[in-house]
Amino acid sequence: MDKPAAERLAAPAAKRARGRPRKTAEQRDDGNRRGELLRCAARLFRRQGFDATSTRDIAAAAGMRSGSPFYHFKTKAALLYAVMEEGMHGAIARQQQAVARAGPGLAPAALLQALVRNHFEVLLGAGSDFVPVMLYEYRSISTRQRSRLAQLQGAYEAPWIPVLAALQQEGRLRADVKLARLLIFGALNWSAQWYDRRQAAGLDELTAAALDLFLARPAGEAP
Amino acid sequence: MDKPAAERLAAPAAKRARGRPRKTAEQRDDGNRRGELLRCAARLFRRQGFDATSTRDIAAAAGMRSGSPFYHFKTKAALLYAVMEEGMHGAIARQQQAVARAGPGLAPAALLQALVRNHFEVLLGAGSDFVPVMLYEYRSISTRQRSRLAQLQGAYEAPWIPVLAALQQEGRLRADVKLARLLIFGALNWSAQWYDRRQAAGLDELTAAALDLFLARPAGEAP
DNA sequence: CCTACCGATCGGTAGG
DNA sequence: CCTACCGATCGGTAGG
Repeated sequence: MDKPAAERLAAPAAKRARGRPRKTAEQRDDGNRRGELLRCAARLFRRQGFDATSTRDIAAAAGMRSGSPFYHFKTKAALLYAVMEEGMHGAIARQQQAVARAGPGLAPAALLQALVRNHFEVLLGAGSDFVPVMLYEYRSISTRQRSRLAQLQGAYEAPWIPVLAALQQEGRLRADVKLARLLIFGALNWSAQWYDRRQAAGLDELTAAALDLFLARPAGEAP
Repeated sequence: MDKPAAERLAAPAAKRARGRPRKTAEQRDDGNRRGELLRCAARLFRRQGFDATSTRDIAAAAGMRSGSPFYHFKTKAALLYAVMEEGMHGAIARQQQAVARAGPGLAPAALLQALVRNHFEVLLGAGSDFVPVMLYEYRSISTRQRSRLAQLQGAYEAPWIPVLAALQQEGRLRADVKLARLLIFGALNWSAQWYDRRQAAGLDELTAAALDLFLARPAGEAP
């Protein structure tokens, strides 16, 4: 009775050792498997969409077996939400740094430039799949999660309002501030659809074009 | 031998007659079932996304059984493509009418206004799910279909370029024309994400805000 | 984190 | 356009 049982256990084990490639050092030890899952999920969600990406795809990209993502995330939807939340936290942190770097007492136009430039980086920079996923998969999360994200979005948008209001005071922005903010975010966000990192305009050039589009020439400057 | 066979046929037929609700006149005779399928698919694709909408959902919305959509469309992807193509044809036709209605010899700013206003109608007007589906499900079609749609998009975008170039000549548009077009379309297209028909701004107000945002005051006008 | 597996759903088809 | 059905895939789980 013992021998057959031992054989039943030994045979699959041997097969397994042959069938599964050995993991490299970076993949194994770091204990940072959850972060790796998030990065892989973000990249796949952006490229293929949430529904078109299976949890098996994500597991494979992270070097795991099909059931393992559910050790880190309760459901596929929870993984999506985590990607979005991570994206917003990163975007807010980057934005705060960008504003701080620009320094206080800066002219509103220069502040807007810093905000726009940072926004393009968050959207189009290297390794930035998280925020685009949030922008383009909003439909796939529950209303409960949506309202939690709306708070983070509010925090991200907050610094833009006074800047736009000041520019309107200066006479450099003619449109209604609230609608202007929506239209401006649209112009920027849509770039994730057409921007190609390998060609065409750089982020500086893009930023300049956006400011030229939105802002009138400062008073007293020659046309 | 004859009688049992007749019973086998009769019984399911009776069940069917009881289980399936009678169709009304409009649903039956018009021979326009394909168009109805397209409309239902567009609405569902827009609300839930392509992947999250099953062909069964679409069939049910059109009052059909699950297999019937495949009588009209070879695959689910072909149905999506048909929605997008229909959307573009409609948008181009509407745009040509809008430009013709505006009349020849119109000032570039007035022409841009007509184009923007029409674009908002195509995107946000009643019963306009087709173009938003094209904008937000571009990922879900093949590269072959994508390049066919790109031609239609080219036809749609064509009238915008000379108008923007003329505005730049007039000094009312400062940004690079090519990038300006991309940013402007982004600002408009993104409205499909946030615009709520039941509240807030009307399309006239939206159009005015967009023009205020993009265009500098005409030369000689008081600030 | 892996193995082995389940129930549900889905796109699509044959035949009428 | 309906009926009845198939094969594949998918999210998720129990048990280790």
